[in-house]
This record gives sequence, structure tokens and C-alpha cells, in this order.
Amino acid sequence: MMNLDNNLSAGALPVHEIVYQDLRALILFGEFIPGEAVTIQGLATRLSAGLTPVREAIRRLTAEGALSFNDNRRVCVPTLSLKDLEDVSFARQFLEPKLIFMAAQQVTAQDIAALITLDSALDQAIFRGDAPMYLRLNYQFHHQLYQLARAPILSALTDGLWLRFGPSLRIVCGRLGTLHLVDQHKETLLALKAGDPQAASDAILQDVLQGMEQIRLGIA
Amino acid sequence: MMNLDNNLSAGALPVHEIVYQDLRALILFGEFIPGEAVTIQGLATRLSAGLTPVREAIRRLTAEGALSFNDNRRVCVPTLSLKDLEDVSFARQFLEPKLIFMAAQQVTAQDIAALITLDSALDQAIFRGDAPMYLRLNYQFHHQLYQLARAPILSALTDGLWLRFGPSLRIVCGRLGTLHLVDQHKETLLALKAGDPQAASDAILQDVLQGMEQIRLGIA
DNA sequence: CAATAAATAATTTGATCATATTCTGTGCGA
DNA sequence: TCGCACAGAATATGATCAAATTATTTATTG
Repeated sequence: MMNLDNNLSAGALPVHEIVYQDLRALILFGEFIPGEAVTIQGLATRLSAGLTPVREAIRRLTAEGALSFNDNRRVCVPTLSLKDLEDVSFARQFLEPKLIFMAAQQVTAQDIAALITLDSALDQAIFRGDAPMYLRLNYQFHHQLYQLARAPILSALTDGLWLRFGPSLRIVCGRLGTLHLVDQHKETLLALKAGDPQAASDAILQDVLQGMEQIRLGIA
Repeated sequence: MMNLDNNLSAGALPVHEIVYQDLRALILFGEFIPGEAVTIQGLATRLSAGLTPVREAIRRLTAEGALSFNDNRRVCVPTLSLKDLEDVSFARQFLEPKLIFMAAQQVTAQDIAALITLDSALDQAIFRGDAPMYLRLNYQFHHQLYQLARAPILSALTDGLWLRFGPSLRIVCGRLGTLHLVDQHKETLLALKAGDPQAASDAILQDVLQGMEQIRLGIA
């Protein structure tokens, strides 16, 4: 069969990559309910893709812990136990400060400007009570910081942890609304501007602890 | 077409799972050269499997960082830079002691007995100069400890790190031989028997540091 | 004419899909 | 309750097409 939406050569991502990103976003921003079953054919229909690319995306996300492969050979969105959350929390508590410390040692003024823009949009989203947008921007803020550390392996580890608690975020926002949300982004940005890695690292640690606590309250 | 090597219903693993495990072992125990290209069709032939299962296994391992997906859409075994190794080392330095601390709090006498058996076999392998066997048993020793911690998320993170330095192990053993290899397993086992989580944790930290240093020397 | 560069053909490899097969759980009837 | 048929879903293969790499040929230039 012909490829209708023709890939104009350059920059065309494979379908399995697109499906991966789409599905990842769905999980990351709470579009699935924890425990929900996910079928290959269902996703293929939903994302208008073939079975093979969907299959590949699912395997990737399973490897990242975003999905779990049951004995029945069925795939579902895992539920995060309190114990699991503690483990995620432990890992984030040393990974994020380390990354931000590294980032602070090499940020440029432009990098900081971009982060400030992002953080402003984030504040707006909170003010508007736009939970989905908040989730996206908050993730983006952290993700962008990881990138700045230029430590691909540690970034990948940390990024992967978001997929673990992603499905639980919907509940957090649903229960608490966005107005109660506070973060330590301002402190982090100030420390970055001041060129103080330790202070930036400390600020992010507080942010992580707060975030994890919010989720703990949500799933408790 | 009929299925010749008939899966007798129970306990039959899907091909993509088997391929994953096989390929994982190949990477983990240095059967690939860092930087080596890996082709889907090549693996399908080598492991006598279809393209789809191989594809799935590759995506999984790519997600774990054991393989890397290039812009060319080709897959290869990544080379570990010194910077990468430092990052892996950092992560292992806090993940492993934590896991072993948790494990020490709940090990049974049988668990310890099994570990001792494993460690004896490991010593034999070193004595015989059997590098491949050493690699397998050393991994198994650590892996078994992770299991005992009953912290699936942290175990998965830590386990995944082995895949990062797996391809570099061949060089380590090749250059140095097995006779120079020392470990802190005895100290760890003593601490476990004594029911001293902190001591076990400390011993493993030393083991990790030694191991990482060996690799650093290998790839420097 | 030799050497290098450009163009083209051949081969390999990846991506995707349609289809056949197998598995899992469920409901129906004995 | 047990067994069997059936539906839904996952698994796996090979076919087909597209993209990329390599090899080969042709063209160009000094």
C-alpha cells in the first residue's frame, strides 16, 4: 500500500517513534487510570497505527516501567504502591540534586531565560487552574534542567522515574486542584542566576520532596 | 505454518521474551564489542526468530540504554565514555548500598546459604581463570541481592546500569585476566550473617567502587 | 593520463502491514 | 462440575516498500 501522508524525506520520524511519544505523553500526564488495561489493538486503532509499531512502543514503555507485562501476556498501567513511591522518592532525592548541580555549573544566560519563560507559563497555568497544562509545563521545567546537565545516563534514569508516578498525577490534581500547588522553582532560578550550584541543588531537593509528598497524599 | 517445537502450554515464554533475554545476556557479558552495529535481520537469523520479536527485544534494550538508536535508524552497542562511567558509578554508589541495606533487613538463612554457594562458584571461576563464568556469577550474586531487597523499582534501575557497562567488561577481563579480581563479597556475607545492614551496605559500596575502578582502568 | 569527484546502480537494512496461528478466558451445554 | 467451542487478543511470519549504505561507473579537472 502507498504511504499517503508522504514522509517528505527529512526529519520524518518512524511510526513506532511517534506512537512511543504519544503513548508516553498519555501515561505521563495522567490520561490513563492506574491499573487500566491496555490492548495492542486498541492503541493501534486509537493512534491509527499498525500493530507492529504499537507493539514496539509498548515494549519500550514496559522496559521503562511505565507499563507492566502480566503473566496473561496482557499489558496494563501499573498502580503505584506507597512502598513504590518511597523508592521513587529515594531515587529522585539524590538524582535530581546531582543533575541540577551539574546543570548549574554550565548554564548560559539564554538557558536561564528559557527556564524563566517556562516557569511564568507554569504560574499562569496554576492561576488558571489548568491542571493538564500545569502537568506538562512542570515536567518540561524539570526535563529541561536535566538536559542542561549534559549527563545522558543520569537524565534517562531520572526522566524514567516520572513515568512511574505519571498515572498517579491525575488523582493528585483532581483531589487538590492546582491552587494549592507550590514549587521551589523561583529559588532554583535565583540560585542558577547567582551561579550557586549548591543552592540550586538544595532548592530542587525541596521541590522534589514537596512533589512526592503531594502524590503520597493523593494515593494514601 | 505449523508450530513444530510445540509449546506445551504451561510456562511457555513468548519468542520476544526469549530473544530479549538472549540478547540481554549477550550484551551483559561482553559478547558484543562497544560500537558494534546490530542489525535486526542479523539477529533474527542468529537467534532464529522472526523480525517482529527481534524488533521488540531491541526496543526494550534500547529503552534500557543497552543499545542506541541512531539517526540512521540503525542500532548499535554504545561505547561508554569516561564521563558516562562516572555517571553510572555515581548512581550505583547510592543505589546498591540502599538495596543491600534493605536486603539485609529481611534475608533468611536460606537466602544467605544460596549466596554463599554462588560466591564459592565465583571463586572457583576466578581460580580457573574462567572469565565468562566469572562475569555471569558476579552479576548473579549482585542480582540475587537486589531481589532480596524486594524493591522492584530500585532493583530495575540498578539492574539496568549493568547493561551500560556490560560491553566494556570484555575489555576488562581481556586485559587484566581474572586473577587480579578481588571483591568484597566475603565481607558482605559476614555482615548479612551478623544481621548488620550498615556493614553489609558498606561492604557492597566498596565492592562497587572496586568494580567501577576496574572498568575505568580498562577503558581509559 | 591520473586522480578525484559526481552520478548511478546494486545491495543491505529498516519499517510497516496483512495474514495466519496461538493463547486466554468465558459461556454454554451435558 | 467438567469439558468444549468460541470470541477477543496476543504472537509471529513473511511479503513489500522505502531508506541508506556500498560498490561501480562515469565525468571532470589539473
